[in-house]
Amino acid sequence: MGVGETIQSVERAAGILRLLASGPRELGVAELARAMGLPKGTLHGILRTLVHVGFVEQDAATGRYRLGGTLLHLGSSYLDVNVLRTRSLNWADALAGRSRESVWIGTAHEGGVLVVHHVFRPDDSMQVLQVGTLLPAHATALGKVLMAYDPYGDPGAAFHAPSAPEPAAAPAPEPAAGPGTASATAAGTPSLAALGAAAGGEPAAEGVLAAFTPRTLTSADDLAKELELVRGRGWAYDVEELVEGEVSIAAPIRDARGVTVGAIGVRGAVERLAEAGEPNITIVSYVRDAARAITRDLSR
Amino acid sequence: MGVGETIQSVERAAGILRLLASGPRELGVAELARAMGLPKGTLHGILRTLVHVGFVEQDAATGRYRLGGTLLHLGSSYLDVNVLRTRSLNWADALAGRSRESVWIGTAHEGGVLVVHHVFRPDDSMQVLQVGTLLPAHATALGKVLMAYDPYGDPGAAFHAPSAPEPAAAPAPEPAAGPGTASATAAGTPSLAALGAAAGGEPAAEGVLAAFTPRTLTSADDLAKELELVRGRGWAYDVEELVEGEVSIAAPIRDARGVTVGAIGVRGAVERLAEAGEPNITIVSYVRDAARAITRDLSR
DNA sequence: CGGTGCGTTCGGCATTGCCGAACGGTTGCC
DNA sequence: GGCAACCGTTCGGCAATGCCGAACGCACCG
Repeated sequence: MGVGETIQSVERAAGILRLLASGPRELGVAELARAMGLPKGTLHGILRTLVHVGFVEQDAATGRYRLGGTLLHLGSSYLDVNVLRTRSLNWADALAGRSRESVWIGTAHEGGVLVVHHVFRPDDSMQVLQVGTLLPAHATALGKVLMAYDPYGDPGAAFHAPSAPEPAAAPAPEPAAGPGTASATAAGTPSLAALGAAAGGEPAAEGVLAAFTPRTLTSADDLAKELELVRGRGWAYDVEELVEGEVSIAAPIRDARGVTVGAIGVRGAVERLAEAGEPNITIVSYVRDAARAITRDLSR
Repeated sequence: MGVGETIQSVERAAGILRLLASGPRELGVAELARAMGLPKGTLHGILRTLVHVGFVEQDAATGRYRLGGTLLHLGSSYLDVNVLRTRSLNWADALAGRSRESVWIGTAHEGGVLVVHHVFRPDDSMQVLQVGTLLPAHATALGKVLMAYDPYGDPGAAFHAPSAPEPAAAPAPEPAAGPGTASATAAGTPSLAALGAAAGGEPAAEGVLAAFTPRTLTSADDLAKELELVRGRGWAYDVEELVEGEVSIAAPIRDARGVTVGAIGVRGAVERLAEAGEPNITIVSYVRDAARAITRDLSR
């Protein structure tokens, strides 16, 4: 086992979990074997182990595999560990109260924005909790803030995927998981969890970004200019760039050393949050206040 | 690799994740090595791999390890896959509206009750979302329902832990993770996530169950009698058995074949949900209605 | 300024688990 | 209604894999 190398079976197990998570469908051994370019027998051994530890469940009737409940439990444990989240709980509630909008806290993860906290808009039920969702970076205020500051700029930072879903080893660069690769939290609900959340991997690389609405910034140049503006003003917004009719506003959260570790923002209907394409400055001040408060809190 | 066997490194990786999830503290290589009774070098290899796939993050300053964001993402994907949850979303909202209490949906997992959905009590903010939490089975209405029906009774069912945190291989049956093994979702908040959620593993085995309040059923005999009553009446409740001042009421959810796959219930203050130690029958009927509705929905 | 802890590296050996082919069951298409 | 394709699973043999324990450099504490 050389120095920079990794353990084969563990990495393969992770690949399986990623594939199972990439769509709401259950997958069979053969299906997985084809997607990963490995023999069926090999995958069966890993799957047996994953079932044994509870990371994967097998449908008793069909024999196919799906994610297991242990992963939900481990994932929620992550929320306890995450200092960014635990320290900002109260501030997020306060921001929701003042702005009367839903509040989101996110951190850079695998080319997207991982939602680590989500406060519903007051007095508005029927919302779907989006914690754990991976939002596209270039079409959200949270993502723009995170990209504008640390993650890019200093090398080796957290923004690009550490290990993508494995490009199928063999020379068959297909999408690997058939139709419906989307990971829509709460299937069948109008949801922000959009296809190809981490779209583009390296946003500034090929110059082509996934479009979610006609107003999504799809050119790398436009995005670069936008990020320059964000750096200048200290906060970011998106107007109907991810979902039609929705606006988001966000500001950076920094740690004691001054590096941006996350972002906090609000998201809501365009009628309430913007006038003539410009964000409501009152709301903006609320968001920036909250971000500064959390930053101060993290520095203690 | 024999037939019933599993892949060593994958199982060890799972053990590491479990340990990291068992407390809010970050752990070092040496610490993990001691807890699992393995050489440091071995663990380092696995950890390097887990970091590479994003399941674990390493603190740049201290070098210690904590859970990674990918786990949160995978865990939330589990919620999409979980049919029980996706099918009951609307019914849970309706139940919350009628009862004006917080609604919980749970399923049997590793000796406890895994919370797969949680609707806040209407018009009451400052609640902590408990999705992903593992509740103790013998001290909650959800757990009593799940235990009373399928999981026990028919052999090989889902209730006992498939692979506990690894009892340290070597002949040293210590708790394996020092003090603070508790997994309290949202650390520092008065939370239902209690120590030893899966307390007892095999509840009817040794006859001693973890006590959370003076009213917790701690004897296996008492529990067995209670479960008999639950089977007779078709629903369960707990009055201040997990948290002082709180009552829960739950009913079983079955699938097309009639096996109990989960439970739905409400939880709230004793003043509102019970009179003289007996649950409010109006609320009980709401809960049972919702459970039947979801059961019908699952059979389609 | 030693000592003790940490996270990390490295080479050798044998254990581990990868692989491909074969098996029985089910599904679905002719 | 029968045949074929495909499923998930089993198994044995070979060698690649990755486990182990000792050594390294560093940081902190006494």
